[in-house]
Amino acid sequence: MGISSDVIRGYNDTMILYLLQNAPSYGYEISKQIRQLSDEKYVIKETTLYSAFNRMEKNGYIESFAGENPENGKKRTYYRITEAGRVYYQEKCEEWNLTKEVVEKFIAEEFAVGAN
Amino acid sequence: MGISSDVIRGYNDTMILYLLQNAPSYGYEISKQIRQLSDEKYVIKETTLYSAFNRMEKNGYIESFAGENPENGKKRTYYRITEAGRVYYQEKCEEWNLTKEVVEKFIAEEFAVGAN
DNA sequence: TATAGTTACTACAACAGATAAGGTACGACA
DNA sequence: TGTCGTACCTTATCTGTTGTAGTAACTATA
Repeated sequence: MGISSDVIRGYNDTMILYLLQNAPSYGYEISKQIRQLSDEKYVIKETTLYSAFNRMEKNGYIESFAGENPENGKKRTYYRITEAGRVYYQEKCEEWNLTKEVVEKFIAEEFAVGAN
Repeated sequence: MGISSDVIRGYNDTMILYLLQNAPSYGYEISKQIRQLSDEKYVIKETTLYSAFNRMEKNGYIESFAGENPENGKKRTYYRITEAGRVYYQEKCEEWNLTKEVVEKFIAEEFAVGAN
């Protein structure tokens, strides 16, 4: 079993913003990084990724700019995080901790790996 | 800030099934228990709760039966978990642990309370 | 007596993130 | 020639959640 769209919903934005924190990036790269950082456990769908880009740009969390592949000069759309995006990311991190605390109360003991 | 509908989506079912594990229950009771167990951090909406009941009954995870309030004899709809529901719950617990592992890779260090 | 609050639901429309299906374009490799 | 990888986009659809509203009976308070 993998990760269903319902449980990951709402964290795609967080993952993308995390990866944009230190440097601008683009779709294909972000996609690869999510796959690698999650140890192949989560592969974001292309449409999910690009719809997240559009949504977050509309909300002012990221900005797009035209760039190109430095190796072959092919056009590429880059995204950079905005100040609002950084704030949003931090809020999402806090929300994650709150959500985790709540959800774990409803997870069976034998599954609560980091039970406290 | 609270917990948004996007991040809790998919866990409502899990919470309800957790509470049905040991005994049948009904809407209002489940609602109160979720509020209390989460230390008032999460209050499930009535419509969310009843639509979850309907969905899960349709999927065979729970069964409803007519009962009554033992104090005043008023009618009440009870729900009990099925075998399929128990299996589903355990799968959801496993999925939660997988999701947690993945998401935490994308949460800033200073927020990763239980970082390991 | 009136009002508010609690219990216990149901119906319906709308929202929004995720997704399936499909398209475009180019280079590399067999 | 065909497939694979890179890079991205459009459109329509799905589904859990939610807002709004309604029903109905009981209880406590003013």
